[in-house]
Amino acid sequence: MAQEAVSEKAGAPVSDADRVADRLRQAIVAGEFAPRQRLIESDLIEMFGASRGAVRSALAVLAVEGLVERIRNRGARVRAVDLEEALEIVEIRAALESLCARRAAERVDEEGASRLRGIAEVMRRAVGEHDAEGYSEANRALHQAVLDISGARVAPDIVSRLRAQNVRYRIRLAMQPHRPAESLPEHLEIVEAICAQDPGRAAEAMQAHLRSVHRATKEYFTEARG
Amino acid sequence: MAQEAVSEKAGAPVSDADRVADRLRQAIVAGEFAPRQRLIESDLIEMFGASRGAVRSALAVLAVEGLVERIRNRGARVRAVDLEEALEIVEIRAALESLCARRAAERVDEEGASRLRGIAEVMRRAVGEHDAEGYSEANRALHQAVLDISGARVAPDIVSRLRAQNVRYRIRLAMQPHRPAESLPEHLEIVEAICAQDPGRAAEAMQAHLRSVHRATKEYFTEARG
DNA sequence: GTGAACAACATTGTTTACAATAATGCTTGC
DNA sequence: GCAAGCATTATTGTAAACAATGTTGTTCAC
Repeated sequence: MAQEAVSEKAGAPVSDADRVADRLRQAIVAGEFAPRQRLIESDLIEMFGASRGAVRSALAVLAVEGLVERIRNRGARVRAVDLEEALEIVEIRAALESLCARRAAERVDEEGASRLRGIAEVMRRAVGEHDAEGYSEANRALHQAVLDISGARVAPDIVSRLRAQNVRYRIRLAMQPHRPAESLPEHLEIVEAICAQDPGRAAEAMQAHLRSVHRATKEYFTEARG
Repeated sequence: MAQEAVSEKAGAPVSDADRVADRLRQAIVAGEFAPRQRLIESDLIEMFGASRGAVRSALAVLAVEGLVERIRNRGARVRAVDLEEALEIVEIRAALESLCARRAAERVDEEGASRLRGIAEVMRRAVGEHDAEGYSEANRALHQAVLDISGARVAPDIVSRLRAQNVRYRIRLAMQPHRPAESLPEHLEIVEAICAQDPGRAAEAMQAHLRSVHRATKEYFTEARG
C-alpha cells in the first residue's frame, strides 16, 4: 500500500490546474493583476497555455484562498482587501506567528540559528545601505524561517495564505523610508530570543513586532489616504 | 459598475462545483466517508448528480481546505488527521478563538448576550440529563456564537475550517462520559466573561477551555490507543 | 508453486464542443 | 435627443469524448 504522506503543499504541482493556480497566485501577489481586475478564462488559457478545466479549477482554488472572488455567470476577479481586513489579518498573524516563534525557540538547532543570524545580518546591511527592496525580501525570509524552524505543519500554511492577502500593504510599508530602521530592532529581538532558546521571549518579541506592523499599517492608511 | 461586495462564504453556492464541494464537505465532516477512503469521481458524479468538471473543481477546493488529498493519476481520498496535527489545530484554535472572544466581549449587545445565555442553559440541562449528543451540539453552537458576535471576518473562516478537520476527534471527546461535566464550567466562564464585557477575561477563559480540550484530547488518544 | 511479463480494466487528466447567461450596442418609437 | 426593447456579442457553465496513467488479474516460463 502507498503509505507515504503526500502533501499538496510541499510536493510538485499535481496537475495543470495546480500549475495554473500557482502561477496565477504568484502573479496576483506580485501585483501583476490589480485588485478588482477581471480574470477572463480565455485570457488565462492563452496566458498559461492550459485548458479550460484547469483554469476553472485554479480559479475555484484561489477563491477558497481568498485571492479572487467569483460571481455566477460573471466570472472571476482579483479580490480587494480593505483596511479593516488587512488589520485583522495582521492580528491573526500575530497570534499564529508568535505561537510558531515559541515553538521555534523550543526546537531551534545550530543550523536554524545560523540561518536566522544570517538573515539578521542581511537586514542590518540593508538598513545601513537604505536598501528597501533588500530589507523587504529579508523580512519575508525571516518570517518564513521562523515558520520553518517551528516544525509546525498547520500554522505555516495559514500564515502563508494570510501573508499573500496583505502583501500589497506590507510592500508599501517596507518602502516607507523610516520603516526598516524602525522594525530592525524588533526583528533582531526575535532572532536573539529564538537563538537564546527562550520561548516566552520569542513569542513576545514576535507579537510586539506585529503590533508595530499593525500600528504602522493603520497610521499609513489613515493618514496618507484618509 | 457592480460594486456590491460578494462573499463566496455568505452567499448561496455559485456553481455546481460549489454545491458539490458543500455537500461533500458536509459528508466528510459528518463521517459518512472514512479517513483514507477513496473518492472516485464517477461515484461522486452519480451521488451528487453533477458533471465531471464540477466534481473535479470541488475536489481541488477540498484539497486546499485539507479535507482530501490528491495524488496524480491516482485520484482523491479523504485525508487522515493524526494526533500531532489534531493537537496543533487545537492550539491554533486557542489562539484565534481567544482573539475572537476578546472582540466578542468588546462588541456584545443584548441580543448576543441572550443568545449566549440560552446556549449556556442548554448546556446545563444537557449535563443534568447526561445528553452527550445535545451537549456536543450546544458546544458547537457556543463556539460559533462567539465567532459571530466577534464581528471578525477572517478568523471565523479559518476556525471553521480547522474545526472541520478535527471534528472527528471532538465528537468522541464529548462522548466521553465525564467530559461534558468537566468542560461545562469552562464554557459558562466564557459566556459570563463575554456578557460582562470583560475582554481580557473572555480571552483567558477561551484559552483555558481550549487548553483543557488539548489536554483531554492528548490523554484520550495516548491512554486509550497507545 | 513462484515470479515476471503482459494484457485487460478502472480511473484520472485533458481537450473539445455545446448551452445558458449576462453585458453591450443598436434600432425604433416618441 | 432620449429611453425602451431587441439583437448581438462576449463570457461563463455544463457535458461529453478522448488520451494517458496506474492497477489488477492472468498467463507462462522456470
